Amino acid sequence: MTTAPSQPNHFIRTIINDDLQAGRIAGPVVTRFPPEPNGYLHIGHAKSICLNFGLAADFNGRCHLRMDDTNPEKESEEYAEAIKDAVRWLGFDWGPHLFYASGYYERLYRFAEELIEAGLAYVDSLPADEVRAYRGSLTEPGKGSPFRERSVGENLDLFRRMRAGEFPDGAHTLRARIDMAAANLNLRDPVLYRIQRASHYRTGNTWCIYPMYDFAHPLSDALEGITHSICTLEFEDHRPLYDWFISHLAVPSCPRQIEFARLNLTYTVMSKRKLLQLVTEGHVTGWDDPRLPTLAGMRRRGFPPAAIRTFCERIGVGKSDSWIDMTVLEDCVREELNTSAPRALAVLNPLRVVISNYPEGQSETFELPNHPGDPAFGTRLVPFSRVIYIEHDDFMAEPSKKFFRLAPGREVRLRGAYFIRCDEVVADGAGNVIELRCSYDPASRGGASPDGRKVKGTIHWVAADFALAAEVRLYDRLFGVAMPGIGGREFLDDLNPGSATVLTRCFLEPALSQAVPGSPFQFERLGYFCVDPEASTPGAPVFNRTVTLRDSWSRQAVEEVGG
RNA sequence: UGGGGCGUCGCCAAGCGGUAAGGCACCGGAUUUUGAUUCCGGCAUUCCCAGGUUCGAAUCCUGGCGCCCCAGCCA
Repeated sequence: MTTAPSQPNHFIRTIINDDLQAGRIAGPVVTRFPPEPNGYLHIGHAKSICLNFGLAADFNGRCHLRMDDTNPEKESEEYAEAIKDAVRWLGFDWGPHLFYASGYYERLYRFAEELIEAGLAYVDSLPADEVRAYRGSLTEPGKGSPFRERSVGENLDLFRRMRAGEFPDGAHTLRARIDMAAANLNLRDPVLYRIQRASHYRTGNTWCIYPMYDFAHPLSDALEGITHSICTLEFEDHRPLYDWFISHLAVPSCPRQIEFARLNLTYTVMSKRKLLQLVTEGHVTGWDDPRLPTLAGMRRRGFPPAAIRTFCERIGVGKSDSWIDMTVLEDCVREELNTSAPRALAVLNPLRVVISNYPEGQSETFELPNHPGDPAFGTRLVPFSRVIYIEHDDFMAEPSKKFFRLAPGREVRLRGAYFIRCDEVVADGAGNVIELRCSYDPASRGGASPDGRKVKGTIHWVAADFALAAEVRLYDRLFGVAMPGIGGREFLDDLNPGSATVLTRCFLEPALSQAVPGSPFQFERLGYFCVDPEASTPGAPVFNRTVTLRDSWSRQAVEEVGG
């Protein structure tokens, strides 16, 4: 009765299949995505979201969204809402299964008392630094706290008074009594509850003791009937503890923890600490800054959610630490956008071109297809007149052998319009090319070649009199990070300070004034762009570059310059 | 010197005793009114290393080596 996987196999799918076949789970497969609402979700979370929701869908089960909110100091409603937005945007639906660890506080408290009554937990009154000292080290065993042998009655009394707020923060903790000599540090009497007078964004001040992750997580899973609790590799050492709680308490179900390798992406930074720092220190405009690998940022930048889902499938699921190359993500974005984004004409770095044999005051309109491979995209009207702008890079005064666009004496096609030949180059006093005088061939209307003559290049253009002025923000590669792997504390040094460049004088074809914020266009060879939904004011759109095209000429140019 | 993991092409990743899938990247070449797309073709005699078992090993055994995680009253 297991569903045939629609996606490539990976070890977690195999485990679930085995569990199903061995009859180890009674009901449907239940997974969960359990973020802590202490920041915005990023592409790394997307891997976990796609994994958990994807597995649930494949096995006809369900996936819960659970806010893992057991540390009031770092969490907020804003973050919880942003998380829900991001998951929805990615394309997943948790239905009625939205939960909060904070919603289990009372039940978790009862579980704690249950442990105390079984002699499996005690109130420790050692200060934090003493607890650390008593814990021992990686190679030396720890030793028991002097409070480890308190009676059940005393522990119960103390714990209840902890809850009642009779003690100051840090005065006591509740600890599991397991094994202070365990080779696995997590088993050396882990702290279950701490006293913390902090207002929780959901429970306010009703609690002054809060459960720790190790205690709250497995029990929350069990309470929800989670069958497979999927988390990242760093929790492998916690699994024995996870299982300890499940086996020592009267829980309604027995979830199983499975670990997988978290996503690392080159050219960007994904630790929450660093992202938080970028935001709070003002290095970026917010959590949704298009340079960030946050889902909110990628959304604003114009990444289609489907591309991110494809990416998550493509990278696979394993247990070895890995760094996925940014090009994999970029390719997924291009693959999606190539079929979904309409084409448009735009000039980012304009060079004025006067078509000297085109009558002054005359203009005409061309009907251009919106997509070269899909008629369903329809057509649009694009005006043409005597003065146009072309991309500065599409002209070379002294062309190299492999350059086949415009140059003195050469002919190129203006996409969808005419063939033009460069007759004259106008330069300023410093020798900079500031204008071109060209002549057009009326017979080539629409870009056709009635006599069959070939032109090597087709370039984009915008009629000066009709152009829409706009700002375009170009980002260096993705997310504005210069180094392939950002690791150290000095990661800010690796950020590319010039990565967000606002170009003012760029010209777009007039139809782009209707562009819908957030939906990407392909500006021909320049890449994919979309109107920034946050930064735009009516009539003056700001476009963000979503991703560039694969462009061998640009790559070559970069290599020649030595970039 | 403790415990837990991981090591298959530049980056991911299948494979689970029968003689190395696929994707990204890269390199050709064809078509092209985007140097895009599309399309063909190339790209690991070898799977961290060394022994061993076997007719046969990336897959089993033994021993090394390398990398990652763990000493929060964070998650």
